[in-house]
Amino acid sequence: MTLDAERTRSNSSIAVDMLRDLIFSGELAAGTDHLESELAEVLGMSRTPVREAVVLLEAQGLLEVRPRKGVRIKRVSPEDMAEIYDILTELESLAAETAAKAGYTEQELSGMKQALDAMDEAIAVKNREAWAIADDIFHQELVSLGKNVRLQAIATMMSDQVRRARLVTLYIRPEPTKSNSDHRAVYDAILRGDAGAARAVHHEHRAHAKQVILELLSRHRLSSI
Amino acid sequence: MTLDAERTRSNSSIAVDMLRDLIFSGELAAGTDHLESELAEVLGMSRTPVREAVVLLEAQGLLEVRPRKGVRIKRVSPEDMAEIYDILTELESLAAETAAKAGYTEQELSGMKQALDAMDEAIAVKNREAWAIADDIFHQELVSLGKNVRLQAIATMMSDQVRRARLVTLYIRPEPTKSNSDHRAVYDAILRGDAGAARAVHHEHRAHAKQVILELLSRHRLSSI
DNA sequence: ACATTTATTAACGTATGCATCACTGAAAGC
DNA sequence: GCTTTCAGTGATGCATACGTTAATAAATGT
Repeated sequence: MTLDAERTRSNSSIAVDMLRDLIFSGELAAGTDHLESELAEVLGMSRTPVREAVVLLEAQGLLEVRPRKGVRIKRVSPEDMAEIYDILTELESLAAETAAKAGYTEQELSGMKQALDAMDEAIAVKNREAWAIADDIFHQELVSLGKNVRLQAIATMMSDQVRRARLVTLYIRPEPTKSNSDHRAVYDAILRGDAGAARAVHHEHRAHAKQVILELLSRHRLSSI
Repeated sequence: MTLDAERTRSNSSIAVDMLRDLIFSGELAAGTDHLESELAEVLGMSRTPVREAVVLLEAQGLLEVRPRKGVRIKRVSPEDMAEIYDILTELESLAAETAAKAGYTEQELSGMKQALDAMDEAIAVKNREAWAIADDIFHQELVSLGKNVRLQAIATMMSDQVRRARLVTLYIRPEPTKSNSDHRAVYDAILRGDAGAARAVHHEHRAHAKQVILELLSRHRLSSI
């Protein structure tokens, strides 16, 4: 018996999840157009819940409803990336500061620690996808330690928008060794309760990551993803 | 002839605006429940566009859809206020920094300047509502000078959520003279291109404002608004 | 052959109808 | 008298149908 956590999820919320997955997996590629009726057929439901989902995803910046032309999956330009990274830099730095002030125990930071170890391991075996997943978890952990649900929601939204782009750059970027030492420094600062350092180190880390990725995009002439 | 900027707006987007207005004006009071069919009747349209609007406003945190119990207008607790102010503090400070770096001319900062003067005038004649409006404009101007449309959208969302609360505290808070000198300092820093100062001063201003308002809420036993 | 007007199509926005499911109250059993 | 079960009610979530309107194709005139 599969324990069904929730009774019956609404089709509308299922549509949100499925569409997100289709976008992240590239099955709904950036820049492509899709009729609501097509999407409804793909998702196996009527247009009504699909429309509700589409309205939501439009508000989250993943797609764009163009009347009579279908929904267009949004591309992400370098300018978009810059905007998003700037926002993530600020909000995650705040989360790091708050987390440090909260005085978490090593136990409570175990999720973060595991992500760190997973990243090291991934680098050792040169598995970039595994590293990307662990990196994602690290940042999610960090943000959730900040105990600000709105901030978490915003960070998720922003991360979602650059998700595809990160996949593209994953194999052309330099090895993420610097990234890892940064992460450890943030972890250490939080563990010893040094709020100022946690904020500063993470801010620096994110700002640097932004530079690296923007240069990559420019060097490879990736004007939109 | 009124120049109709947009051809025919969709009922759905009209519903969003009208519901927001009803919420901000208090006609849909915090904590109250409303059936979709009632709202549809009030707005003079069918349930479909109302539902779309409601889905959006739920995502923006203004209300909550409770199946079979109607739409509940969300209250804002002091904890919510803290979260929101923290986010606004970070994002507006970033905007201030970016604005300073952009090297705007006095001309380009005229919108901000006007808001400043309007605030001074409002304080002189002790018109708090006028001050609140000008203050709002100042912050909007600041954020828009940051040239990050996502940041602007988030800031608007967050400001919306505390809008009602600010109305409540407007008359029990101390005279906003300190606030005004802070604002001028931010303006000056941006004008002379001092990014570090712009960020720091604004950060300090917002952090202080958060403290003041939270103490007010606590002192007046306003556990939710 | 080209431009302009008309006709057609089809996608979206909206209204409407219906099935589902939680909640209310009444009836029956203990 | 109290608890429990069952029927009734009503709001939501969803499907479907339709009108409007923009985009496309056709047709007409120059």
